[in-house]
Amino acid sequence: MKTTRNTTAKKTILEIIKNSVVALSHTEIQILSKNICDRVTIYRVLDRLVGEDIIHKIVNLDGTIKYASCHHKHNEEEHTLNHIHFSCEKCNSVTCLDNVEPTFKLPINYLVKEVNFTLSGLCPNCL
Amino acid sequence: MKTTRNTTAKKTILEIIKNSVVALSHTEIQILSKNICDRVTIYRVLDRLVGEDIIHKIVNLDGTIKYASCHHKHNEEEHTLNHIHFSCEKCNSVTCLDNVEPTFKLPINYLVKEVNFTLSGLCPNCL
DNA sequence: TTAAATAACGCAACAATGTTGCATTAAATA
DNA sequence: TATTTAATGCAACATTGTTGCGTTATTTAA
Repeated sequence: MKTTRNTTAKKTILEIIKNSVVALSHTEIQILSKNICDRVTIYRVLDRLVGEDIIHKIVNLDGTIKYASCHHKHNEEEHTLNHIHFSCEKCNSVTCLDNVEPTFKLPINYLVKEVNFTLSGLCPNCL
Repeated sequence: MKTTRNTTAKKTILEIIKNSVVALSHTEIQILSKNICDRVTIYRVLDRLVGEDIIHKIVNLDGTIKYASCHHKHNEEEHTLNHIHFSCEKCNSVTCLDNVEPTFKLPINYLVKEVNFTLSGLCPNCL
C-alpha cells in the first residue's frame, strides 16, 4: 500500500484549513498560503486530504468548491450522510452546521447514498 | 422596461430543456442544439431564461451547473425555498423532486433565504 | 407593409479554474 | 547515509465562463 507523505505543503495547507472557521476555496487557500508552493500542488494536496478523509469538499450554491476540515467521530456511520452547510450571501462564508439534521421522505425507488444540504442567507455575523 | 425577444435560439434552447426529464448543463445543451448558435449565446439565453423565471439553475454535487424548466405554481410563495434534486451517480442525471419537502431546525440566529437540497445515489432507472 | 429602434447575436479575445506529463526534489525507511 | 519513490515545480493544455464590439434580426410604430 502506498504511503502518503507528510510534506510541508500538506502540513501548511491543512493548518490553514483547520484554523479557518469557514470553508475555503482553492484560490483562498492559495492566497493564505502566500505562494508556499505551486498552484497545482494545492490541487493535489487537497485531493489527497479529501481521499484520506481529513478534509471534505463542499459545493457552494454558486458552484464554487470549498474545503473544510472534518471534525466528526469516525465511529459514527451517519456522518457521510449529512453534510449541512450555511452559505452567507453577504460575507460569502461557508460554515458547517454539525448539529442540524434534516428529515425528508422520498419515493421508495431511490437509493440515497449522500445528502448535500446547503442553506443560504445571512449568517449570525451579518445579521 | 426592456422587452425580451423570442429569438430562435431562445425557442430552441427552451424546447430542449422542456423536453428533457433531467436537468442539463450548458455543454449538454450545446451538444443537443447541434450548433444552432454560438456558445456565448447559450450562456446569455440561459441567463435570460433564469431571469424570467422560466428555467432554474441547479448546482450538482460535483459543482457542475445544470438547468431545468420550472413547473411550479407561481401563486405559491414556497417554491423558491425548496429546490430538491436527485443526482444519480451512475447515469449522472439530475432530476427535480417536486413532491419531497425537507424539514429541519436551525439555530435561531441564521436567516435562511434559499435552500438547496441535493441527494445522490441511484435513481429508479439505475437501481 | 415598411422603416426605425434596439435586443440579441457572432466572433474574437480574455480570465479563471482545473488537468496532465515529465524531469527534479525531498520524505520515509532500510 | 543511501535508496526508493511520493510529491513537487513547471510548462502546456482543456474546460468553462465573461466581455467588448460590430452586425443581425425581432419588435413596434408609422
